[in-house]
Amino acid sequence: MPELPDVEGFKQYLDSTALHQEIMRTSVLDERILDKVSARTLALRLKGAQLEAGKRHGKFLFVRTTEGGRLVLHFGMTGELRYYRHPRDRPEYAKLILHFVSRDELAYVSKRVLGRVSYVEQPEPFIEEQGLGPDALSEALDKERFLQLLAERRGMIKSALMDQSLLAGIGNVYSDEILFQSGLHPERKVEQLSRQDQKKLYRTLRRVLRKAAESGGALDELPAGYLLPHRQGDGVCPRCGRPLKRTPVSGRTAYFCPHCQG
DNA sequence: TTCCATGTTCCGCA
DNA sequence: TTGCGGAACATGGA
Repeated sequence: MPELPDVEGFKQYLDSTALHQEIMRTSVLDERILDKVSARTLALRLKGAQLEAGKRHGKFLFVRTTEGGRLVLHFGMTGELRYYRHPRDRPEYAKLILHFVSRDELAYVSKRVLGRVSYVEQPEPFIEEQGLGPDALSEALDKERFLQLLAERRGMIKSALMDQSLLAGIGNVYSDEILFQSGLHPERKVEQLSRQDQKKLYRTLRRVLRKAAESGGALDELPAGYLLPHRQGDGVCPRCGRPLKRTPVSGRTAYFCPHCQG
């Protein structure tokens, strides 16, 4: 699930459940999720600390602690956060658990172990190291910056939108929605887009991500006319009712309406 | 049983 | 140099 809107949902969830509580201990249940930090160091850094606030960059969630460092969460294809009051409610596939003094627990859940957990002092050097572009909803990505990024890019527009080093946060699912609402075929070449197309793409991208982030990635809360609820094998276009088509782009499956997207 | 999947990374090719 | 296809990672679900 986790693209920008979903990670924004996790941030809201974390902010409303797990802040300002002392962490008693940390359990790493599967060390494969750890990136550039040992279970021992992580536990040491978190013990006695409180989570202060979540901050998102693309698909990454940085959680600042009272010790000053940041717990870094990336959710891969199947990750999520769960907060609960009793160990019996501990979810299946929990890979990391923060045990609060209150006895409540926060679990980082990763079914397919493709996500990663790390711990850093500052987000910026980490973002730099990962080679991430500006967050797709940030002020840094204004229209001029976006047009400039596209001007330096060639190839398929869907690939460009999904390239985290160009701009961070958009994945396979939301790139489909953005292109659908922009009326652009996923295989259109960036260098062949008119300036009008590019401006519309920017406006659409911001609107779609903002709206989806508001509902934390819940597809059933999206306005009517969105592609995503219809994004499946036998789905039809919410605008014209014709069957959606599928085509592979950058090793993933793009869904689009051949009639509405040119 | 086989194939596909919302993630990233790495390699070889054009 | 850059974009792209494919493989790899891991494992559940259709």
